[in-house]
Amino acid sequence: MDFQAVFLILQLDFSCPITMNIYTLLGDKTRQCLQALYQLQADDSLLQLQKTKKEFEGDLTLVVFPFIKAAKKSPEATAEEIGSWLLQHTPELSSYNVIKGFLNLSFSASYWLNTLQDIAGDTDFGLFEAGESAPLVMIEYSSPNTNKPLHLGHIRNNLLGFSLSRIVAANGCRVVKTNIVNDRGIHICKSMLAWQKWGKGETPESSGKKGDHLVGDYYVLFDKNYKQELAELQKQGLSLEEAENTSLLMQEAREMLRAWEAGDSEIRSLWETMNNWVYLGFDESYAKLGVDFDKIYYESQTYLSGKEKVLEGLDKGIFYRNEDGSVWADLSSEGLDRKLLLRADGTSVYMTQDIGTAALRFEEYPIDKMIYVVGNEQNYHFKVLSILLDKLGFAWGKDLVHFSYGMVELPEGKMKSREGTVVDADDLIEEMISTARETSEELGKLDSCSSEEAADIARIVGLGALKYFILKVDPRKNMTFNPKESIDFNGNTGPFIQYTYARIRSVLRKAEELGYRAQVQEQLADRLADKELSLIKNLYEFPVVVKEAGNSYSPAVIANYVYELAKEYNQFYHDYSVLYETNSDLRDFRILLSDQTAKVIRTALYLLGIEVPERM
RNA sequence: GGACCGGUAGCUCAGCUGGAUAGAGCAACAGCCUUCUAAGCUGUAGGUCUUGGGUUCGAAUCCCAACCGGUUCACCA
Repeated sequence: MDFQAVFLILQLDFSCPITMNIYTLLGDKTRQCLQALYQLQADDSLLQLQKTKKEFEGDLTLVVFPFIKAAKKSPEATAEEIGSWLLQHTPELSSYNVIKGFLNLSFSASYWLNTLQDIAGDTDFGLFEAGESAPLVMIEYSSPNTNKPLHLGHIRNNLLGFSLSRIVAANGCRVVKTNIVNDRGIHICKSMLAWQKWGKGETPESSGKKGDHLVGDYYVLFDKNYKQELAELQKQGLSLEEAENTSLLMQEAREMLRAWEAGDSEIRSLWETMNNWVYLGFDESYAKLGVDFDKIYYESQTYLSGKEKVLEGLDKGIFYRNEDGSVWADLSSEGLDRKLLLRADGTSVYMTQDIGTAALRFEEYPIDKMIYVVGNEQNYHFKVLSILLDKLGFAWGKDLVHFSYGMVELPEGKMKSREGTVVDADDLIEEMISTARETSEELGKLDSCSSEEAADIARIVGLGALKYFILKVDPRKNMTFNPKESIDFNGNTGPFIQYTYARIRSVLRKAEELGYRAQVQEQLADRLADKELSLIKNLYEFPVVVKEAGNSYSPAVIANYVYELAKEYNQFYHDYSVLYETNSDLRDFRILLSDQTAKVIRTALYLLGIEVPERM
């Protein structure tokens, strides 16, 4: 399966409830025009209508090169002819200009003024409600292991997953956010064993450590001792492989796993205790990040159902059994290799668990589409999972979406937990918040606020900086995080956008105090400045952007849009006064324009999971 | 080695369903606070879009090849 193509699967009908889409409108007119002038039946591939580039005058640009053969005229003459026809037959248009083979068309100011009014009338502007029969989309994200705390990679996963769920919901789908916790396996046993051996009964309470960090420390401790043991064994002349097989620590860990699987009560009890420490820690991190789930699955509860499904598949002849008793899927007809599903001793592997989880999910929810937010290192895994689920008869298996995102790297390269170069999630969040607080203090922004308010604003802004930093990047690409240069608060950043919002709110509060009303008078149309018109046009684009973000599963599309919008507003804010405008009609219009800009900024940031401060 | 993904300013990133002079931010430099929040605004400088072919009226964008980087091809998860 082509994973690029999969990104385009979610095709949802939407009609802009605000106004007739200007692309549709002009597209239809242009078709009529080409028919009338040149008897040309133009299909969509010939009709190239695009947003006019900033440096030219106009709103939409028609590329006329494709029509010059039919017109039997030069590009300029063709464009001129079409432009003239369109202007005559389209009341919404006010003018056109021709540059080379490009026909730039402008909609009238009163058209845009009406558009602003329509936008203002729609409180959920840009969001498309999910009806009862809307597709049910389940989004899996986070998926942590319970042997170590969350790090920057998990942050990217969580932020992408959470934002994606809001974007998909905004595109008119019903959404279930889900998490699959990997709470069993050899890695968990390593932490448990180390704690048993060297922990001296340490608990989160006794040490004051966050539970997930405490367990993580024992995982590291295990690794340290294991490494030491390996080194000693190698000194005695064993090869690395031999040493790994001889290691007593590892043998003990494996023994513990067997005991766990056998249901040994002491081991199970320790396991539950330590996992609960971790969950309390995770809950805290999730809460701080502002992400949540509708349904959490645990692999300890799903892996057995995976075994069942695999054995069912074996009975049906979908899979086969090897001489040693292991169970395999033959994927050679799909151009892939064979894949192990159950070991000879009957224990399950990663794939088995994912099949089991999928089966349970489908029993509980009538899923139309399943989206897995998982790093791109697992592309192959999901390719195989998709095929296997399809073979097992899950309707959504074939079209499951692996939302495959890139790694977060440090300037030196990959983060490596063993080398201690991972960026801890809790630390980073704290750091962002305290940087935000320091910045506010330096600038004296929050002197008039209560300390609770100031703390909340620092939290909102610090998290906004972190979230925007991560979400503005195309999810598919690897991204670099440099811990030495802390995340910026100026320029193309979350705080920049939040600041724009806070500024507008400040103006609006004052407008309210002064008793001004946000409203539009029709006769204002010919008095509007270019900057004001272009702001309205930016607002108008929002629903299109939401749809595009949904179709391409990309929060980055929203992020780039809202940055552009904020920048546009700041320019307007710099050049024009709102409250001191002496013409009251113009003043009231600017209040409305500001109000609507704030609304769209708030909604766009909401789709990114970023909060907005009333002041900052 | 096979498969997949990426390579755009010093740095971090947009732009990629082919379209006009390749855009932002950071860093650097020069300006703008007696008017609604200067976390802002304006300007200067910075580019063989990895390379070479091809398709086209037109290529950063599509195709082919090479180079570089990453991931994966586990009875790890």
